Amino acid sequence: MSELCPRFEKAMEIVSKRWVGLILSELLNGKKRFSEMETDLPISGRLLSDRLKMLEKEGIVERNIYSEFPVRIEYSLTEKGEGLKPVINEIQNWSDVWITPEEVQDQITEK
Amino acid sequence: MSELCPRFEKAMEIVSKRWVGLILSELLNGKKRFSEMETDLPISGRLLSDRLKMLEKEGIVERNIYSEFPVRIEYSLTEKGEGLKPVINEIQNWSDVWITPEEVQDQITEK
DNA sequence: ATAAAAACTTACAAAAAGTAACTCTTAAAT
DNA sequence: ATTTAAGAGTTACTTTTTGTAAGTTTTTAT
Repeated sequence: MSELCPRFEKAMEIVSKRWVGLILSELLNGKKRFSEMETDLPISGRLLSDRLKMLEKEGIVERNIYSEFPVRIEYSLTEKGEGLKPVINEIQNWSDVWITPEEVQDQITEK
Repeated sequence: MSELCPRFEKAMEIVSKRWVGLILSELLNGKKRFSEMETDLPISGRLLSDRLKMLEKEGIVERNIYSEFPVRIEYSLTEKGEGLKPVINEIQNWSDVWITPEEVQDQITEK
């Protein structure tokens, strides 16, 4: 019987929440605006908004407001957020080795 | 505007599905039986069953049946599954550095 | 035949995600 | 002064996933 490390469990809870991985990989390429992320990622505005708030609350993402016309808001990673780069990189490495072009199409289902 | 790599997207979809990370970290410690995982992880039998089927279908987990009394079924990682070790390790590393004992308690919410 | 242990399933309620239309803020143009 | 437009969300509502607990199946020792 193994013991679960609570810090690991918490980290996993954040990182494996749906869309968080894609948002992180987007922001690892530099700061982004809300609408840019909405365009680049297959995620709706509602959930993008929820996730960015959650990530800001966890200290992973920063929100910067520029009072121009029209208002510009940029999201970027904090140091804590940048710290997740190796995680994203390892997922990229694994997918390069193990995900074949054919299975990319498939839906993931358990049945 | 960045382009999303479809293999990366697919990998992220698998890995970031709820509970998958914890199941992988459990199996990285060696083969496990259904009931052991049910005991060790905060996941119900229904979802554990769903996730193991999905991971088997994706070629990440292997299911071995031993016809004893009572029947024994052991789950283990395939080579593809073992390949995810660096991903899990990097999440562990990040949590060691960035998750403080205080925030372990907190629920993750976006509001 | 009966019983018992492990490994699932089923049924149903609760929470999260998907979708599309709508609001809010600010300033530039008329 | 009013209208317009752009970016950044929010709301209302439907569909999927999850959570929970009780029930089922399979195998073989007695």
